[in-house]
Amino acid sequence: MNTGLQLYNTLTREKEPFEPLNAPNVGMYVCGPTVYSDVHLGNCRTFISFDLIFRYLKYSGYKVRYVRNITDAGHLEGDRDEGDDKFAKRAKLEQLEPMEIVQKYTLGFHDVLRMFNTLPPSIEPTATGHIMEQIEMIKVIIENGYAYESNGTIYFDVEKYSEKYNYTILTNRNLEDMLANTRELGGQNEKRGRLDFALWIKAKPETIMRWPSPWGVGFPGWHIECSAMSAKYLGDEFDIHGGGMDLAATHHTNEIAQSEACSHIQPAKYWMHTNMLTVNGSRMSKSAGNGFLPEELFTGNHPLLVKGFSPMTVKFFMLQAHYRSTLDFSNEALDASEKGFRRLMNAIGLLERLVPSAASDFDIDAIAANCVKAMNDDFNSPVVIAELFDAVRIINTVHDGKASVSEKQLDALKKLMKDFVFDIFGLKDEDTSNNELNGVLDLVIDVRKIAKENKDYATSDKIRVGLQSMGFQLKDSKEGTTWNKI
RNA sequence: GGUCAAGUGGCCGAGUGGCUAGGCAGAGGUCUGCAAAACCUUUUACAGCGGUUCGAAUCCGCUCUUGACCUCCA
Repeated sequence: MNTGLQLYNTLTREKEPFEPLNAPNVGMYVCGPTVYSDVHLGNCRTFISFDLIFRYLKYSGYKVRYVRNITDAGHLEGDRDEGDDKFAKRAKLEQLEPMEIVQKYTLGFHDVLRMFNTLPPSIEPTATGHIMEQIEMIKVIIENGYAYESNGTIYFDVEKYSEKYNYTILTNRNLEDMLANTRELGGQNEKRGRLDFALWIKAKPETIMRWPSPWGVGFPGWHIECSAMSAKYLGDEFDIHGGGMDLAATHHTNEIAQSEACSHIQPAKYWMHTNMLTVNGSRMSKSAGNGFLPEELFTGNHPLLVKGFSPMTVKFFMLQAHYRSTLDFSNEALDASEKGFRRLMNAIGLLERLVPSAASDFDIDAIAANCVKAMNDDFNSPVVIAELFDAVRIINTVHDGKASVSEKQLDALKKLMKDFVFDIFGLKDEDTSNNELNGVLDLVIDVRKIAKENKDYATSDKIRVGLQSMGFQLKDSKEGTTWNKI
């Protein structure tokens, strides 16, 4: 099975033809959130990018098993193998049980992704639900000689591993330098090498999230859950592993090390990394405090926002950039996307009203082919959008009576929009109009029409301006007046 | 300091040897009672300096600037 899809593989640093291990089946694992606080917009970008990839793979005919985990244990503050984990710290702050924190922010995460109209993954496993699998994996890594116990905590031996495997395969860093740099900092802790990282961490007396293990009571390290759960649901070797670019150097590097130390196979054939969302040129991050919460974004209740932007506006904004480019967030850029998105949706709304004729002035198939070509070129959604605006112009021109389309072309236009706008991009019209409202507006528009016929422009303009201020834009044409929400 | 990216017009953002990206904003026009919407036309560009080439925004080198990772973050 070859659909012509090429994707950029971080392992090789180039675009490669996509050849699944067991076509038409595709296994894709994406690192999900650590649910100790609200997701911000930067987090959302990653999941929206992989939603696009998931949807396009399905559109291309693949049967995709999409696994996206929830990390709800083991993620330490500072990752120095000491101190509180993120959940315990947050739990103290909010005076809740750690699992209440997990539940609260897991639900919040799902709510936000639902607003962005992303598809749920096929499986969404949690770290706490797979403690046994993680322990089993750690056992094998120890048996294979790549981990050691130190006072109840198990560490991964990076130097030992790097004798046989390439620890820096994802980031192409110089391991000698890394080892040299870190040795100087080394000191009095339990690790043999400073690059070593914890697989299992001994619980302190006050640790709440704790489980028994062969090495005593403790909890899993941050990276092991992804190795264990990807292997469980997708096998030791699967097709795509994804996540944010910030995860490549540490989390994914360690994941590969764990999986290879356990099963001797590099787990994923293609590693895909999405780029960061920036604000004024700096990366949006939780610790920098420059992240937008979804609610702040939608309401505009944030110092950096002049107004609120709807979820679909934001999603459209993100799709206008390629997933491997940084994207800078600004009010002006969001404004532009809002207008562009409305223009697109308005044109789609006109599709049902277009009357086909025998003549045919456009080549819709060429546009559709270009869209497929763009998506096949490493999921280039910005190019698809440029093509879609060609279709928008066609629709508007035909609607204005300045050109015509055949019935076949009209069907092709409808299919183009359904496929790319709704099925692949996962956009939706946010018009919340209901029948009662439609009736009232039709009546008001009718009254305005009578006023206009009587040349009572004071009344007709009052209606137009009044509706405008309430968020309804009237559009006059020879066929009559229509409206849409602003 | 090390590693790796990137610098495109007023803004966002594609493109990567010769062929209009696109959206938004600006200007002019068509339509309109006037507008809006829509359509047509149109202005502003590839950080700098060298090099390769018939030809470079696109390849190479150097310089400058920015960012990311190397320490928790999608």
